[in-house]
Amino acid sequence: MSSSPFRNRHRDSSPAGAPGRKRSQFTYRHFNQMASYNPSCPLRVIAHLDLDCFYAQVEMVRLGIPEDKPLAVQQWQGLIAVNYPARAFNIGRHCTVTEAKKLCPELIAQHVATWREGDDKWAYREDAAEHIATDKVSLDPYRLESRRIMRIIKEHLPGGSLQKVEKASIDEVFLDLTAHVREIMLERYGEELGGPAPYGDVNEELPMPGVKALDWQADALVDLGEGETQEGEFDDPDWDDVALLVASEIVRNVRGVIREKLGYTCSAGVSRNKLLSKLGSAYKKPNQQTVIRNRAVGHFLSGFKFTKIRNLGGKLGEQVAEAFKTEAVSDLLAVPIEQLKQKLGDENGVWIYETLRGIDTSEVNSGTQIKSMLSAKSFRPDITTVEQATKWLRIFTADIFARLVEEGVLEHKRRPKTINLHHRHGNQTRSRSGPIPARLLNEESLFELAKNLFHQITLEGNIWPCSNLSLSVAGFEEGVSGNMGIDSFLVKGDEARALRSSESARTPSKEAVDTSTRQQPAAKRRRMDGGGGGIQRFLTKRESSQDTRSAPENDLVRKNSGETRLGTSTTYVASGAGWPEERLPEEAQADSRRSPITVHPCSRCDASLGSPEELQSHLDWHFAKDLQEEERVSQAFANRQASAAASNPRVGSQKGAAASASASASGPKKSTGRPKKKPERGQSKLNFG
DNA sequence: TACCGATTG
DNA sequence: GCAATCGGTA
Repeated sequence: MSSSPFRNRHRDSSPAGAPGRKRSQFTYRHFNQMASYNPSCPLRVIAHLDLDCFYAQVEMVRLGIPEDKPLAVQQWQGLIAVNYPARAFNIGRHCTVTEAKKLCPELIAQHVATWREGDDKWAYREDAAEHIATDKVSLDPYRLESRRIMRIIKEHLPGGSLQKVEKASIDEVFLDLTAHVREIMLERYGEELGGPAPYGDVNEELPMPGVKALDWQADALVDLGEGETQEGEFDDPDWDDVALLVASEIVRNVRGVIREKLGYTCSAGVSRNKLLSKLGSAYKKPNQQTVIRNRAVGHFLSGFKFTKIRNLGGKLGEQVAEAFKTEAVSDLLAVPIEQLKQKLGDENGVWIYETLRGIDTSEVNSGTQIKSMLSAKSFRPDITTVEQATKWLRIFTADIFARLVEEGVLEHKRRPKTINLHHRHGNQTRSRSGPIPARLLNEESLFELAKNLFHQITLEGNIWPCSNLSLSVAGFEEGVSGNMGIDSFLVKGDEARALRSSESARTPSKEAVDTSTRQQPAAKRRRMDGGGGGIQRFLTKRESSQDTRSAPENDLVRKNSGETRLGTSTTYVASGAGWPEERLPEEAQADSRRSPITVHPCSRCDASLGSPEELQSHLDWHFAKDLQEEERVSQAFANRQASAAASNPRVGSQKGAAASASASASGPKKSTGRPKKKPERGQSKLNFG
């Protein structure tokens, strides 16, 4: 950051820079970095949104209960969410229903929805709590609402490269508002920021903002503590403050939209990174937002016990507390990095050192896709027979398969590669897992695979009584695998989407995979209706190498435009770097010169497959698609009835550990990011027997 | 790839 | 209690 030695002489080359006036701590380069989400940009602006007692709010809204009424969400005899009016009675999450009712007789204890054997879908049932032996909890209502919230957020924010949204859990979202804020700053402070850097030197410091005092409105502002500003004499707002202020306005608006359109309140934290924003959203809880200005970071953090910081809430935190005999951030600040490294290992030491100082360069990862799905049950009382276990495996399978369908397995969008069964007997747990062959990706086969895994566990003997079983699928194809193959996979996804685009307005909420996977202009993400060019034009046959990949028997067909088909076996690969529908005509022409694809025509549509095997797989797909359509229709009917009856017709589902993840450094060790989200779905349906 | 443990919400 | 993710290890 060397600034020009001539800087001072030309200070008033900036329109707003009055002579003799102090310059900003930030340079033109810093401001420019905002456009590209540079994680080390000091003007970065990150927000964390956290829905207030989410499950409780979902029930309040669903049931049309006035906001001031105490309500808790019940699961068997316990509570898994408590709204704020109920908290005023000292009711907490680990109360039993009985205790809670004693504290507040008017408490509304709404049991979560459950699946019940013999019923074909989850439902809210009066008697759920008494059916712990036969029912299985469903979090689908919350998953669905979570999706609606995500959609609202994405719709409200500008699209393309100005949008970066990460779903961190069922009720949490990170927003990287940096690029969006930069645009607004350019509009609003064009005088100061719009011009070229003096001498074209981006290392020149910016003029100070013309504003003297910022209006933080209702935001909770973290104060600066005793020492005043850490910068010393000046406490005029600099551009980082302006950026946070603008972000704070955006966040307030987003919260307003969520509130208006869906009825939910949330809390938010606004700061320069995920670490601080997350702490900020929890700082003032119901329905408030907290801004942590850069100059307040030190004071803000030093007030915490470090066990409140993500990743330090468990064993590692214990280890740290044990090693340094303190839980206070302020105490640890005195510990030199070398000592941290020595006692906790290099990686943990460095991570903690930085974290304590509010340093976190982890990125907001848009494009978050589900990586695994799990369906589990803790038995009370324990189960003791294979018959009982089998019954639950059936339910798990149905649950998971329904969710897989929502993920687009039938359209071959995504596919789990492994299946896992966990078993608990007293203290000991066992698990068995295995691959899911592509052909076996249907409900019955998954059930068979699950029974098989159970049998394997059985062979070890001494498995009864069993207190817990859980079935999960994982190893989903993800956005950025090693080499290629991903290209054809992504193309496949789009094709599938196009296939079912009977739904008119499909908002591409999937900027994620795009931007993270490739340098996608993101400018024009248009629909791929007809247009004439078949998808195959964008595919080319692999000439030689690359035949070592496994050949998934996924097929993609396109019904819309004539003769189109997409072979996905190892031999085909997307030819361009761009998305098919974005290719220019000239490119398409060039592509058409490439090797044609051998075809095996489908009798049911105008698709052509590359081999007899692919054709068979394709026909299987038709079969599955038919079933899905059947279900969709009956479901739509059911939903219609439901919404006509209820005052608030919506329903929905899930959550999961966060995952600060990022390529850089979000946790003590490592972590990875995830891809993205998907459309919308209706209530899922379970098929028993 | 398989299995186990830890963390978080 | 249920769900999801990640790291370590072999």
